[in-house]
Amino acid sequence: MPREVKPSTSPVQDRYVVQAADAALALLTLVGEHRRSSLTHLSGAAGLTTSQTFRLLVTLEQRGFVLRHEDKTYSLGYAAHALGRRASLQLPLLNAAGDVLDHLRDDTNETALLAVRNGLQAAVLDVRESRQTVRVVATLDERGDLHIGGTGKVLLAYSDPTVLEHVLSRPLRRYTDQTITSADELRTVLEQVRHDGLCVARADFEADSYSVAAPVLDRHGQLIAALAVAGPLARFDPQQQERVRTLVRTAARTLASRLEQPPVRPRS
Amino acid sequence: MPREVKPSTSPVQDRYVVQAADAALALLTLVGEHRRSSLTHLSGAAGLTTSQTFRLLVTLEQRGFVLRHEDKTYSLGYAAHALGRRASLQLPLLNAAGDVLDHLRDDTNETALLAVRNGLQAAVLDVRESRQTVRVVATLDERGDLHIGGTGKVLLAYSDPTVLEHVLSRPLRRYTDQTITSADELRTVLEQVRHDGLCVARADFEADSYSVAAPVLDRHGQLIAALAVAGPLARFDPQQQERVRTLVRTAARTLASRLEQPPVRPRS
DNA sequence: AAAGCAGTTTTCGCTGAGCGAAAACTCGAA
DNA sequence: TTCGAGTTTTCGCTCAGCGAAAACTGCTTT
Repeated sequence: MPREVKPSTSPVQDRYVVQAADAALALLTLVGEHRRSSLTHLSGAAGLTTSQTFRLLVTLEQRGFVLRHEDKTYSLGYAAHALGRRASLQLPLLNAAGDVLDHLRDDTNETALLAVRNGLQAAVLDVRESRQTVRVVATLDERGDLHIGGTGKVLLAYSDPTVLEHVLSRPLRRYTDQTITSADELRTVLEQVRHDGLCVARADFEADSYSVAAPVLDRHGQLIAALAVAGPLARFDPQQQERVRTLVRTAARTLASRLEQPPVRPRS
Repeated sequence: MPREVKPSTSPVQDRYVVQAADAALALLTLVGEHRRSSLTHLSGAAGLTTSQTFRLLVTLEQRGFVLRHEDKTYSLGYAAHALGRRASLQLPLLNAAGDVLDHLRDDTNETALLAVRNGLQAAVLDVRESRQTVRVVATLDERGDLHIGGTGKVLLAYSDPTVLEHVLSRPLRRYTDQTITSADELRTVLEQVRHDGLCVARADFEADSYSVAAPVLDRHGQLIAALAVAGPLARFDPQQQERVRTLVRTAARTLASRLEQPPVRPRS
């Protein structure tokens, strides 16, 4: 399913969008999504002519954002990497979350992730994958429904109630036999999440997966993000469950408090 | 010194470069370099009109590459971060180096870095900064001369001899009283580096800094990159010097062997 | 070794995207 | 209230950059 270059999702004035630049960015994103792709593959996926794709790739290459290999395939370049690193330093949430995620992964040996709500979806902002061979794999920028997983439910529980109404305005999609599909049950569970300040999800999205999520709240109790640990169900015996709950809760508090501090590189 | 958008450094055919896209990428890089900048600041630095800058920023914002704050300043956005992460997965060198750098930093408590040669300069590809307050700070994509520092000299020692000739064709810039400025001395030191498979640099670039670098070589002995640990001179007593030498050497070998292995996510 | 083919690179002329200049607006500061 | 620095919007004109198609490259097939 080739993603169109211009989804035109913006509400009013995208009349300022410079199409050539927009196409370049779309293409760049596309290069990031495919390991090593050829000109035709990319032009097909982007819905552009080969000519335009070729010209844009030359442009991206000159700036170091993509790398052209001898076999005429393209991948992201070093400039893309540098940009991303800079982004994670500039964005307070990512900057503060880096270490927290590192520790969470190392302390639990499972995949740790940071997610925010984006409309009616949860979006993964950052991940530290478990080093074990069997592990939960989460792709950066991956989206998921709000009624599934630990993160989804935490984000939902702490968002404005109108968000829940929107979610309930259409049927809750079933992913596994554990997925919550009843509105009443969802409301009850969310109440529980708010009470516990934590959400434990068992195989409600993928069979065999288990996740624990906690909200990251600002000083006014407003939701900023959700922090979670996820792994294969089998590895979570009662003792590990307890351990992970504590670790996730603590990590979320640590992150929250770091965000209140003088943001980054405090002056004077 | 405002960096012009089009340095036009390319040898022959940059006639394919799409200017609007090129300007967008230059602008994006610029946003990455300044913490939080305004429209006028950016348009000034990029050498573009405010109109064009405004339109390009709208475009970049719509794609999530930049974030517009309430106070009308811009910073990099989450899409930039995601792109960078993807780049480090796609580029075998960065992908393999990630863990190696993490360990090197944790084992030495000093800043660990990965650099490659780019023409007559050393470019920092990735860094893990020491967690100590007094530390060597290295910016991603930072460039340095080849006759200075541990990395510079390692990269020079293992590059084609013509590179050394180019370096010697102009006077060796002096940074501190420890900087090697004589061609003969440089040749001798490089010989030593090749013999040791390691380069130790003491305050030859910044007073008070100490660094140990080792080459990352492919199976044919061809230079790929240099791996280094750098920190304040005072923290390197003889015992720590010995320890770091061993750690850097081992890390470089580990990285080299990982690059020979099935690259990434081995299939089947 | 020739032909065929799939992909990439290059050319070229036409046209509307996107440029600059300037006007309009916004919002603090004086 | 005025002023001014910065941001947003408008508007015509023009050439950047588009698509189509030709040329080229280097496989694979016969």
